[in-house]
Amino acid sequence: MNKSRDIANILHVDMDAFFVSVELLDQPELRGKPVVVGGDGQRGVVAAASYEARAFGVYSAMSGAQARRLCPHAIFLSGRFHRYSEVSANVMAIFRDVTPLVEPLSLDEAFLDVSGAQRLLGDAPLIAASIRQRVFEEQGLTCSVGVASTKFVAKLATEAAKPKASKNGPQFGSGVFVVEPEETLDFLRPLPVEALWGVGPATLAKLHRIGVMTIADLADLPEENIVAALGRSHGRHLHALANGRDERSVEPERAMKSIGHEETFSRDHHLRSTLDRELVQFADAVASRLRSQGLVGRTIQLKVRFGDFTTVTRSTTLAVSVDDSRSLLEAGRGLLDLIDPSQGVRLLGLSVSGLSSDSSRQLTFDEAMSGPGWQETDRTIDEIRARFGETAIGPAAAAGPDGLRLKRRGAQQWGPNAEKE
DNA sequence: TCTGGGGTCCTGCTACGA
DNA sequence: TCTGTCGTAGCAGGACCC
Repeated sequence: MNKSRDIANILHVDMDAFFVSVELLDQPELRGKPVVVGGDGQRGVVAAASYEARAFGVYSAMSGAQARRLCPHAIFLSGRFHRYSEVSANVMAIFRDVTPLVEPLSLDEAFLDVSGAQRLLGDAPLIAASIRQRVFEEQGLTCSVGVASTKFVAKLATEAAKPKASKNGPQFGSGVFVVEPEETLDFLRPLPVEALWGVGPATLAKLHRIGVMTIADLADLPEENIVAALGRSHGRHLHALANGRDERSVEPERAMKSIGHEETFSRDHHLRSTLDRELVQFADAVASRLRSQGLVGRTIQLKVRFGDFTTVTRSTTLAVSVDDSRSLLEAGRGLLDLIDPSQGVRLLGLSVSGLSSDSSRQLTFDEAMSGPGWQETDRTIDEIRARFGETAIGPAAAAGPDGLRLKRRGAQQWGPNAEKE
């Protein structure tokens, strides 16, 4: 363990009910009411719930149908990803004002390493309090902060700092919760083992099978018993965490590994032609995102989830990296040929991995012989969208039988939109 | 009306070349 | 020339996270 780990200098900041809080900022008349973001579509799930809705048992990842059963009078909003991104950027800017060592985990949470900022701004708990104050004053939002000497303990500390839902309304938390290094094991040991990062339903079932219920149970078992149950990598990692060991540092620059788009249809699709039409739009959306980030990719993966929820993936690796919609579509069509959609396809996804910067893109044989063709077309489309909006132009092949239907793909949506087959 | 969409990481298997 | 071994890449599936 390095020297800097001997003091609590890692912050984990998590916005409280972020998506809902942003909606309440824009629609203050909804304050104090049960508000749910997401779960409004026919097959959607809840992305965020206000503390008033949580008091009825509504939580994120729950199906919209179940949420409506539990809290029929809740106000369901479909979610505005671009707005959340905008607010998130403002909040992250506040974090970066404190330290350059900011590792965003998602739109609403981040790790901060404040070891270099303490001489100027005070100790970590003081910095945590000042961040909360600034986020509230400048963005009108509340957040909770965990402070510890390692990332995963800081994250668990945040849970202890968070507001809790109750029938009488939200019970405010401490806002900041500090776990000093010498308190780490006392803090961890009584927690249920599923509190550990990396223990989901499957791992939990395996741990329960060998009698592990708490982090203390896990910490006290010999490492080889955990490895035997969970495999070498996972077992050793969890055993180390249970004993308070986590060598991972805050990483501000994490390269993206894949870019993709997937969508659950409001009704299962049985026809290859319908799926092909969706694929055209997916390829367009993914290619556009690759170009906007200056990336190219080599491995194309198609994901298909059938009506019975079984999921298969098919992938192929191209000879050269690409960022144009035609190449993605050709690869995607080849993979779609390997799938029989007759039993009904619930979800279709297309993603690209093996990413590198587009300056490293190699010319294809066609390009080398005749100059860029589709790449040039795609870039023109990017320019038109930049000037006239995202739905100004799209692939003609994506048009349905009743005319051009342009729905911009690639922006996060919650729940499937109504579709026609 | 069960079960979204964006990802990362790991494991096991197979093919292939040295 | 044949065979076994080893490392690596590609592929598919699964688990997990927010």
